[in-house]
Amino acid sequence: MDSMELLEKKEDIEKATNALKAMAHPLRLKILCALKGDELPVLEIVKYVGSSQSNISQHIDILRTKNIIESRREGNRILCRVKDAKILKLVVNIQAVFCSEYN
Amino acid sequence: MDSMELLEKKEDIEKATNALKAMAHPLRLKILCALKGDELPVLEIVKYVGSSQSNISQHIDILRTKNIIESRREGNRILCRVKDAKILKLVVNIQAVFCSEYN
DNA sequence: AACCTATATAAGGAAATAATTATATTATGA
DNA sequence: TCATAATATAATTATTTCCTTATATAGGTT
Repeated sequence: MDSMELLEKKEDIEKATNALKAMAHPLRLKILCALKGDELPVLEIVKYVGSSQSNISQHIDILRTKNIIESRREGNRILCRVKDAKILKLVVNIQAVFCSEYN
Repeated sequence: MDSMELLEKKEDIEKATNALKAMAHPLRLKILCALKGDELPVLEIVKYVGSSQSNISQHIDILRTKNIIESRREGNRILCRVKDAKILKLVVNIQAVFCSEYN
């Protein structure tokens, strides 16, 4: 299979664009950055990212629905973490590419 | 600067999400894949990607507006290529992450 | 039970995106 | 100059995305 044909499979394209769509929003990208290292409760994410609780909750839900993060309850709180290792790789790569610190 | 703070700068986030938005569409991702190696005329891209001339032209325009590709006229045709080297890196990385061939 | 904290959901409207169809532009060749 | 090929633009409509506000749920504490 030559390089022109890489990522030509419909499935692959769809998986990739799904993930990219999920990441292609400032708040969601920040959420993913926040979760790059640790598992975090929603309220921590809200504080870190900086928007309303409702708004962040909705964005978290989008990420969950797209299978990019997952969460578990711990008493009062919901702890979130990145589910898909592929996404983790991408986040790191995006940072490497776009962070002024790196360039 | 610890890793939590990477990609925290508004500019960086915006650059990154701009690029991600540009890529987060099946046709545009395919266009970028097609252009990964070579400079190509629009009609080649149309054939490779598979949609209407008008539709592809509009997507190419989006990529151009977002400074991701650039183009030059050669006689009858317009040749396009990826302008931003960062994007090239990302495309390659996305392929590595999402291509079934690689996993 | 009453209250508080953390999180989720619903409803609404504004704005952005996407595809289609039709038409315009620019260059080439007869 | 006329016809054709390659590309771009405009207009329209449908769909999706996003944010806000208000309300609901679930767990913990007193």
